[in-house]
Amino acid sequence: MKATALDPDTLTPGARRVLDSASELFYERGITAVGVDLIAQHSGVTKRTLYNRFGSKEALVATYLLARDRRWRAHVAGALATSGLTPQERATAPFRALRTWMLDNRRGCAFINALAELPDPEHPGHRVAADQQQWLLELFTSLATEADLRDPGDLAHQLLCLYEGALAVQTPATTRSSAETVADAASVLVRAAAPSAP
Amino acid sequence: MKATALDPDTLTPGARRVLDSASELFYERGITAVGVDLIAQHSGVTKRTLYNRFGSKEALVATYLLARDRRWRAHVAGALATSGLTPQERATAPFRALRTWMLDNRRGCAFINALAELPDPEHPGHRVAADQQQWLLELFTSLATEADLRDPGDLAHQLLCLYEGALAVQTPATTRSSAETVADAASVLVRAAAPSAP
DNA sequence: GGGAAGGTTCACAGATCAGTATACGCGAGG
DNA sequence: CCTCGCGTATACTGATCTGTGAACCTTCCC
Repeated sequence: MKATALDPDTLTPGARRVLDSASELFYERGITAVGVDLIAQHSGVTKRTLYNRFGSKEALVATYLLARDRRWRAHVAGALATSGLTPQERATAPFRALRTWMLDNRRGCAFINALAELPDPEHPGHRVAADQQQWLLELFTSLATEADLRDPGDLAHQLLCLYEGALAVQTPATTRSSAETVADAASVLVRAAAPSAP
Repeated sequence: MKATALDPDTLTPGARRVLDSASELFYERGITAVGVDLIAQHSGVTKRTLYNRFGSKEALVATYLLARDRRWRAHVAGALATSGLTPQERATAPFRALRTWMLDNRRGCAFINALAELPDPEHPGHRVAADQQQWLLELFTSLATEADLRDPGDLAHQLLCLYEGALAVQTPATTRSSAETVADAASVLVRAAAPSAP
């Protein structure tokens, strides 16, 4: 009956394994396409345990997205913690985080994919996915403001689009990855918005 | 048993209605979440007819994506047919096409969404979706080349990411739409790659 | 007249879906 | 000792999924 996400950091050992399996399967094969029976089998846990811990598939999906969101925010925080960055370099730091992130996440943005499968705003996972974009937009906005860039809101919007686009575009025949190519574009946009620029 | 896409332009009246209903439902609610029974009911046609015409849900999905791809290409062609455009304006013309397109397509990029739901490369719809991105990448590349811009391949890759990103990002609290904001970013990138630029 | 094409009606298969019921095992902490 | 938290095992419900079988009704065209 429960429909809200659990705290991914306080889980019983069985629930942990369920969430790990669900994360992999949902991301790799899609949320709707993966059934609870498969998740239970893959995690070596009974379906009964899955429901005792999470209450419903909805809640498991929401927890999966929440856990992924936390991982991503920690990953970005790591890139921002680098010392000796200029304010402008800080504004494009998430793109450097994106490069390493995409090495292990080749199936696009999990939140965009989730929104594609969960159009219902009432679904608890929908809000988690929407919040993730909002958070990133605000992060870009504050970074742009701290770097004294023009039109921080618009610039942040543009950087967010570049970021989501890099995740969406499957790397083409080009030798360089989308993350690297897009990081260059972000630098160009940031320089163009610099206070000293023409 | 058929698994390949039909030609969306040569359809019987019943098949036409099926495809129209499927297009709306697949885009709005997701491919896996929509069953053939719902499509048949929504289009006022028997499930038997649906299978007589399309052979399988797979094939219907592939046809849906193919039809959408043709609509989009025609839409872009319209924007490129505008007279009096400079080569640099032509390079960003798809972004002007995007603005009007997004007025009626508020659920993101149908092809990205489809790839999220159809990870299997063997699925006939997968290839249609992948081809769409490839086509757009090549279009941007040739437009950049014709405008004599530096690194046409990389620039096209960046523009493609901007394009997909604009579709993926649900318009935030900002007053301007993603399409407009991203069109500005595209202009900045194009100007920065102009032969006369610093 | 006689096909052939497009569509309808309705029943039905076989699989898979989310979720539940009941009963049991086991270890830790009071 | 005894309960409670965690997990196991198995069977089951009812709904929904894709896909099929068989018979029948038009309309158009040769």
